[in-house]
Amino acid sequence: MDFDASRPIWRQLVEECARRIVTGQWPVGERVPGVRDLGVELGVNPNTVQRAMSELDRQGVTVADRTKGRHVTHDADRVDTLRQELAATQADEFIRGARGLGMSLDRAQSLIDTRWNALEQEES
Amino acid sequence: MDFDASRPIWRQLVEECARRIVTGQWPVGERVPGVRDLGVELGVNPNTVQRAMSELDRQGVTVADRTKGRHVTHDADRVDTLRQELAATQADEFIRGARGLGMSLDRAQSLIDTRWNALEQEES
Amino acid sequence: MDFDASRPIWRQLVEECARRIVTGQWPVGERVPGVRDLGVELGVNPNTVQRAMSELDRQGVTVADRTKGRHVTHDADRVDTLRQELAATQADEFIRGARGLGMSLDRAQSLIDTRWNALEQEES
Amino acid sequence: MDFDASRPIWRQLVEECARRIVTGQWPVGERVPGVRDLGVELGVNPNTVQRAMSELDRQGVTVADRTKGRHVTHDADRVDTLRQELAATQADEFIRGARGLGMSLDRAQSLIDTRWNALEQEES
DNA sequence: GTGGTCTAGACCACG
DNA sequence: GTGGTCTAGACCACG
Repeated sequence: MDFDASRPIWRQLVEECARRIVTGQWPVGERVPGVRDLGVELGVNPNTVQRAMSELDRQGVTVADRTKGRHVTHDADRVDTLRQELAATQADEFIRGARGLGMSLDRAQSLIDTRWNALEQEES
Repeated sequence: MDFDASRPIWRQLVEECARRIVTGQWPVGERVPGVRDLGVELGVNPNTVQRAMSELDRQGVTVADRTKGRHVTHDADRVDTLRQELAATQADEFIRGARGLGMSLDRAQSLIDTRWNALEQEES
Repeated sequence: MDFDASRPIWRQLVEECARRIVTGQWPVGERVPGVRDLGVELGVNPNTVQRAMSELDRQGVTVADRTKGRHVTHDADRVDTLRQELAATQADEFIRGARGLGMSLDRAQSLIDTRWNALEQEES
Repeated sequence: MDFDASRPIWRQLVEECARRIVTGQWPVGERVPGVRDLGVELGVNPNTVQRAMSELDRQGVTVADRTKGRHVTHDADRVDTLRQELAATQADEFIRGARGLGMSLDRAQSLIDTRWNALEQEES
């Protein structure tokens, strides 16, 4: 995983893990990898992973058990809420920016359309 | 102006000034306020403003003149490009996030629509 | 039973069992449930229950007998003492906290009064 | 400062700093010592202090400024709320314990009275 | 000088 | 073996 140097790694880890959870890569109620394994996988120190996971614990998205490891909450509603929070936050950031630049909703929609296709093109 | 404590102020100033330029609040070719005045207006250390303006100079968006102060570039095309860069960057960030969450283009568009109206509601 | 994840389960078990003893739920001199049964009842590993019971044994509150199982001490005075210890410990913790916040005895008493009623309200 | 070995130091630091704030030892809006100075004063690693202060930041009780250091929030209401939260939390813990032991409100009040005087006696 | 981040490494309780 | 804590030490951006 490659990190954006301008933001703390632990925050990016929070986002990445949240993404894994809402996409079902880490299913509701199931065990997630330990901080040591994740550290190896992502190329960061286990302490940095720990910091990220603690934040997810605090948000009620994951639950830590000293002996059995950590698992995604059994509360599917919490995961649904998280999914909506993530989506809304991303949308709101874009919208605030677009409006700051004086765009109308139509203009913003059309821009998304254009860029979506442009990014798909780049990949292929 | 209120700043996001998690990001450097000078970067947020770069964005704010760029916004003023592409929206015409600071018109092409015209003089921009001095770093001291801007510092007072925004409640920021003049050194921090200076750092932001230097970045805009570097990008060719503003031009510093030791005697006449600093002005927006006379090059209208450069401002147009800046406008498109800002818009595309914001759109791309959103799109990458939306796709990371597994959204389709339609779903993303619909989300923007919903949140745009939600944010307008909140303001009134 | 729901446990506070920030404290060892075995310590919380010690408190719960002590509570059962001083309230007479587990009467003086009578047999207490086996660690396996308690483990099932409380949703806890029997080893963890064992650790808690050993602590009560050590305190002379319970007595383990390899053949007849474990029972509450026959010494009613010991149970009385335990009751007072538990009460005093809880009171002292609160008092130290209240004084640390600069409260007077009157203020502390009035706070207890208010919160007692508030908690009763919440339950109904 | 002497710490309770059974609880994380950083949590105890959160409580100690909160206590200093609600008692006015660290007044509303005023600068608090840096993490390095606090670490020396309290005999712990600056990182541990940092962890505690981050929690107070998160609660909106303190505000960190990368260059000017950290200060107590200017929001006196927030400090008032904190004071009430701390007091209520302590009271609730005691009350839950007292009721678990089968005490009536009167009995609890009388216990507080007795222990308050006992603790005062011990000090002198 | 300040807060913030990150790493490396150690140790611990837990069960 | 697991998560949690703590330390020591380094480095960085910031202003």
